[in-house]
Amino acid sequence: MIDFKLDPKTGTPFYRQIIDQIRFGIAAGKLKAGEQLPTVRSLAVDLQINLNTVAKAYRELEIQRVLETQQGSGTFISEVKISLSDKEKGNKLNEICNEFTSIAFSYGFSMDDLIDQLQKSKK
Amino acid sequence: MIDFKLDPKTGTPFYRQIIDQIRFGIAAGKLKAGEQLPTVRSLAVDLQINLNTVAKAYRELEIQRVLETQQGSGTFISEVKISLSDKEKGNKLNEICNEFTSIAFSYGFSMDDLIDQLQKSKK
DNA sequence: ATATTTGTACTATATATATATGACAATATT
DNA sequence: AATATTGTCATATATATATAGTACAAATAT
Repeated sequence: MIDFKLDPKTGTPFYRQIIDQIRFGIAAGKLKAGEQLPTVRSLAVDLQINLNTVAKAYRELEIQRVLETQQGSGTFISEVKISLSDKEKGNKLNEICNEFTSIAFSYGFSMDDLIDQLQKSKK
Repeated sequence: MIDFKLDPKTGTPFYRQIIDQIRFGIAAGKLKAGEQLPTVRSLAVDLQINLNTVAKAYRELEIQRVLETQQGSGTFISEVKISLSDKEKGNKLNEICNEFTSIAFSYGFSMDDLIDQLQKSKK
């Protein structure tokens, strides 16, 4: 299970920080298919925020097929994975990398900064 | 001069993204003391946002003594040096990398896919 | 002097975000 | 069967964010 943390100073909405952490948790292998997430109420208490804010994050991830919810039992990591053709994959990879680097550059980071950071988080 | 970029998908308010990029630009040496920034109107047109949003970013940075404004002539980088802590830089780098990787992973790309793609675009 | 450019200020409007509160439906527990 | 837990939904309220439009004051350019 993830150790959720919210940072009010960033200006990034709480529900979006929760979404990011779940998506990243899955990507990093910390959350696996079928695993149950904290209930909306328990996570709300834990993060000291409103239950509706947690519910909003879960709801959005359910629409994206990242989570599956069953009323009465809980919210779980979905089994579904997205599949694309090789060409689509290449285009998509290029697209998101370009977007990423242009943002990173506007913050003054170099390509090597980025690569180093990604290398680190591999371990 | 910085190449400003806004990303609406992150949920981070525009005025805050502008603030970040100016502060980081100064820290990275891309913006130097005394240098003039784009006018609120030109940057607003450039980023396709409202002039008030740019003004809000500039105003906040003026309060922080990062910028100095002279009505009629423009907005300039203050002589006062702001140095970002390594921690602040690290946090930002981490933030944008996490956002990037979580999106990339949700499309099924591996960390190596990303690193390879970035390596390629270095050349 | 006049006109232009610049930042600033204000009002109004719309949408997004977060909270508080209460209720309900589906599932699980006892 | 009764109770508790879970996600969901709805209403109301407050604040933050962004836009549109207008006007003004200070500096600059003509």
